[in-house]
Amino acid sequence: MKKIFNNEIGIDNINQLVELTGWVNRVRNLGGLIFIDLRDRSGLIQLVVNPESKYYTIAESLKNEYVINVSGKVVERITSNKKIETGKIEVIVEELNLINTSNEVPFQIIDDVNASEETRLKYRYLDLRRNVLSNNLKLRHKITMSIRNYLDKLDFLEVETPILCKSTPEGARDYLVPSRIFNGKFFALPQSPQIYKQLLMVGGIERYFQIAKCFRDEDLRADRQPEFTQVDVEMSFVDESDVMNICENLVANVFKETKDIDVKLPLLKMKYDDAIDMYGTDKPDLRFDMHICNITNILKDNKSDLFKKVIDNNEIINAIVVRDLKDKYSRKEIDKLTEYVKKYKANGLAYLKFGNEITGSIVKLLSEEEINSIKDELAVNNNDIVFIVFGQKNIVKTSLGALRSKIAKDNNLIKNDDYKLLWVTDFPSFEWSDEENRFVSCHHPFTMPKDEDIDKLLIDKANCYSKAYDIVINGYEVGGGSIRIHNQDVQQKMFEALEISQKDIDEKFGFFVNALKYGTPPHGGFALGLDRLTMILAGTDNIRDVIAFPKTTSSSDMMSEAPNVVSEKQLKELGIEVSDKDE
RNA sequence: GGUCCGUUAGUCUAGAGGCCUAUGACGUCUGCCUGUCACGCAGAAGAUCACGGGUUCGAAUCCCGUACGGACCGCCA
Repeated sequence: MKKIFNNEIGIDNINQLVELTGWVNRVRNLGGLIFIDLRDRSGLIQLVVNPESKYYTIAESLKNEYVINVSGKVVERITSNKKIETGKIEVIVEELNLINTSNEVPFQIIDDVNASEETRLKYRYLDLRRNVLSNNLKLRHKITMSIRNYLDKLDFLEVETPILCKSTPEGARDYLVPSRIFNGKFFALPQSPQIYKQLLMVGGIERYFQIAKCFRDEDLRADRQPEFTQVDVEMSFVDESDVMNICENLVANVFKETKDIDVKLPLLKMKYDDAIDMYGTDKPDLRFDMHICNITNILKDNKSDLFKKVIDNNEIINAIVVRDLKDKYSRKEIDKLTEYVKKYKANGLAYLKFGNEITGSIVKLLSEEEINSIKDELAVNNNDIVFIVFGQKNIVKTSLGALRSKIAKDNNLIKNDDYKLLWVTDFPSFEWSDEENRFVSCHHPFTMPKDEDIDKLLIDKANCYSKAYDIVINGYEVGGGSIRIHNQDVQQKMFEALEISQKDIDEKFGFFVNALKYGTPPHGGFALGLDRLTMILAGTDNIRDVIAFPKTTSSSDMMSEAPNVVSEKQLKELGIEVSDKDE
């Protein structure tokens, strides 16, 4: 039997006999006439059971979420319901069968659901019956289909890579799987198919993609799950512009096919250093301006101890201008923002309010000339408020960048259905790690440095930049990629720069470095975070809303209660000692 | 590892030291109802106020701890 979806039935089917299956969404028993809203994946349809029907008693006994099938005649409604797609018609029940009953559900299956996320996660299979969630899964499906079709047309091959992999140092914490056959040894789940996709290029596949599950054992966020899906792409004989071109066309095609949104190509490109300088982040949200301004020079001769110290220490003074909101920011509100920037290690938040007079925490420290310079330089108008942070460059930039986003969100400065896409390019090759006391990869150790920086790898790490790029949408890092190192000498040099010992190289990456010696083509690629992309297109700010069975912030599954204890027998087979000490 | 917020019938929620024998809504149950569509009307049942300590004459309410959920910092090549 071919399933007919509720939304396939319309005004054209009047007087036809149809057979429908689904869930009882609601019963309205008028005491002689019974209306049933039948729900399936596609939506609702109204069934009518007349008192003279021999199925009237069954209809009377129906409760929410019972599974039924009915056959009946499609008729035009006396009064239509504009709220549902099938609101112009209804089905007069001629036969009704109860297929399955249902317990009383812990929360009602309606879209403006009143249940907490905790309850909904416990009963995720019921939550999925809600339109918002099933629509998100439908959207996700449309996105992956669009991507598959697009890449298929461009001769990309979809290839699966292993889930049981070798643990490699660098990067996120691995999820580990103990080996039964080799007691004491472990597989790692892939953080990304990075090494495999490069080996596919060595293997002559030339154009590869995969909708790949990736795993990182790190703490969660609203936009981060420990298990997530990446659209992973790699191609041979390409340069940066080739890869970026394919990626942005792919993304634009997804926007067009799933939401009918035209994305203007080519996308804006912004260098990493400029992004940090102007927006304090490598994933700027360009739906609003409020960029960061440097006022260090204006105050370089300031006589106050406060700013003199900043200048002497070679630190910076930066500001953002918030337009027309001077009065919104009372002392109390500013105190809240001060607390907020302190999370980012800022030592405080200074401000200047521009009205009939100029007030603010640091106004006494500034000369009239300095204030005027700030006013001119930042194009400040009456009723604007200027927030100022000073100190170490990275702290100032990060905290003002975060403040910028917070102020935009708090004041609804962001339009709905606005999408701002851009490339952030020219990432540094390395960043200093205090924890490890060495330079570590900014992207990953296989990223090709800029041609002119290859010779600096060992002598001037702080000024090496790489052929790496991130695609950013509305302040989210949605994807990124790079041209990879295809030359084993450069790869060797990179490992040296990262201070990874020859022994570690051989042990951890030996197979990979070896592969590079066998005619590796120049290659590069990118990966898109499918969950984040779906989240943005679905208009939600929570990644759990676009994942069928997501994890909580403690990386557990409330429904199945994974992770959980396993039997002693299982542990024994894996050579894992059962600890006697309990508690 | 850290900071902050939360936890009250099946669900959501009110509650600010005695007004709590805990409010309201939805759901559930019983009865009535032939054009509803979040049907309506009348009635009923339903709570270890997350858990463990403490303060107090007295705690859902204040304090400490634990568990769980959430947001964020660290972390996430």
